[in-house]
Amino acid sequence: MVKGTDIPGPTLSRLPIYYRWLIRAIDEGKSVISSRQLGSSSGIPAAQVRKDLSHLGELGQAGVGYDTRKVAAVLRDVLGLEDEKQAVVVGAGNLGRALAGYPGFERYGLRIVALFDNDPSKIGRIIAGKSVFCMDELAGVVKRLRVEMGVVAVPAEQAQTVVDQMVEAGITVIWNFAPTHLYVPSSVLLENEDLAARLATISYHMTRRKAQEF
Amino acid sequence: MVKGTDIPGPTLSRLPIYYRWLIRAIDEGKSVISSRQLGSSSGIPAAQVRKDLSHLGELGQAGVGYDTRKVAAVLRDVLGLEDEKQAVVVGAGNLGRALAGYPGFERYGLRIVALFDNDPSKIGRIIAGKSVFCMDELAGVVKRLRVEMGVVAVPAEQAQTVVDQMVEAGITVIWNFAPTHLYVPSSVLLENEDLAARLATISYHMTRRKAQEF
DNA sequence: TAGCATTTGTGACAAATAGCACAAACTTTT
DNA sequence: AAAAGTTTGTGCTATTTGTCACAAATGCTA
Repeated sequence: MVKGTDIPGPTLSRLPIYYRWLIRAIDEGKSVISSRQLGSSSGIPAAQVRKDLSHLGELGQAGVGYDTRKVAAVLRDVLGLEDEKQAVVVGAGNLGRALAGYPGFERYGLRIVALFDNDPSKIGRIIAGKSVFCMDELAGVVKRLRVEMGVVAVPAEQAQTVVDQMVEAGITVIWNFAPTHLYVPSSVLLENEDLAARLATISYHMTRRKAQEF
Repeated sequence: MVKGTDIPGPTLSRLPIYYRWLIRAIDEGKSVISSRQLGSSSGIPAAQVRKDLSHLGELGQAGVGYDTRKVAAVLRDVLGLEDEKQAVVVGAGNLGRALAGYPGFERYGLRIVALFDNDPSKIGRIIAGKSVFCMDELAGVVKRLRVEMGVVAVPAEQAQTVVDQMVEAGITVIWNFAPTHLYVPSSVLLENEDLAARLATISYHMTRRKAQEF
């Protein structure tokens, strides 16, 4: 990590988009790409791309563009995609299984080491190459394998209980897919992936668009 | 819809949070709630809550607070949660199944009417009470049931093909869960739910936090 | 080499968003 | 009825984010 300053939120959320296009460009054999090309397909203005990337250092070359491999490597470094991050998924329902088998995670350094569930019929099963354990074993596995992240894929009603167990077990990052608000100590990093909330905003746009059809 | 003005994006994304707390308050029998109470658990300052809600009209009463039922009703109206929105899910893998059975959607007016897949072994199955059809039947079902929304739950490689078929079939809103960029006509509303990108930003915070532990 | 076309990085400006503070409206207490 | 305590809505200010424009750097062409 070269720069010590924080990356602004909006910029941060655009970096993965750039990263994806860089990978694509590299796959196509391109060794250099311009800010215009990087952003245009996603509707991001070239100036925005340049300002975003300027947070990571002076990566481009005037009159030429950005070295695809170099910038991709910097992004991997800044985003920490090369750091091995161990995670457990709690909840072996459809969502838990989908997440356990999600192909994108491994490529971004996230290693799901195990699943947990309360349902005895699920315990012992193998999902996407990972075993399903009983909740009692959570603390043991977390400590033994130094798991940092817990993914919550249980119904809303059980989410807080699960999170309490995760925190108790020593997990410090929680990625919550249950549509509910969770309480965690301030030392724990909580990220919510709230599909219901997302749907609500989409619904707003749908309704609004229909109203404007006149 | 009373107000004709657009709701700012940041405000819009907080409305579902307020809605959830309102529902909770109603369940607890509270008929009135203050801006402080509405926001505090989620770390949103009271002034922010008030300004957000002021976009929807003058809903509160000075010295008293907000009528929980009234504001909840306004939010349902503004967000269009009461409008029946028909959707199909393409991809009957774990993610598609998880989405088809997601309990939150129905309560927000989204009705998933069917799933679609290419895999012959999946066609004809019933998932969360909905049938899995062959892709050939997509256009027919979309037209017959007036489906507006298509949910993309297939691997990245197949996503563009699926989206093209959706657009061809007459779908006007696409909620994409595949980790890839998609091209759609400007008349189609595309919303991306990119878990890989989301993971990348979480990864940044994890890495950063570790670096600051010194 | 000179001239022209690209393209970056950034300073200056514009727009959007957040935070503050207080008058006005209402409730409760004395 | 008056005083004290809440709480809203909003004008004003501060901060953050986005856009523009251009000097400086580079490559290409003749």
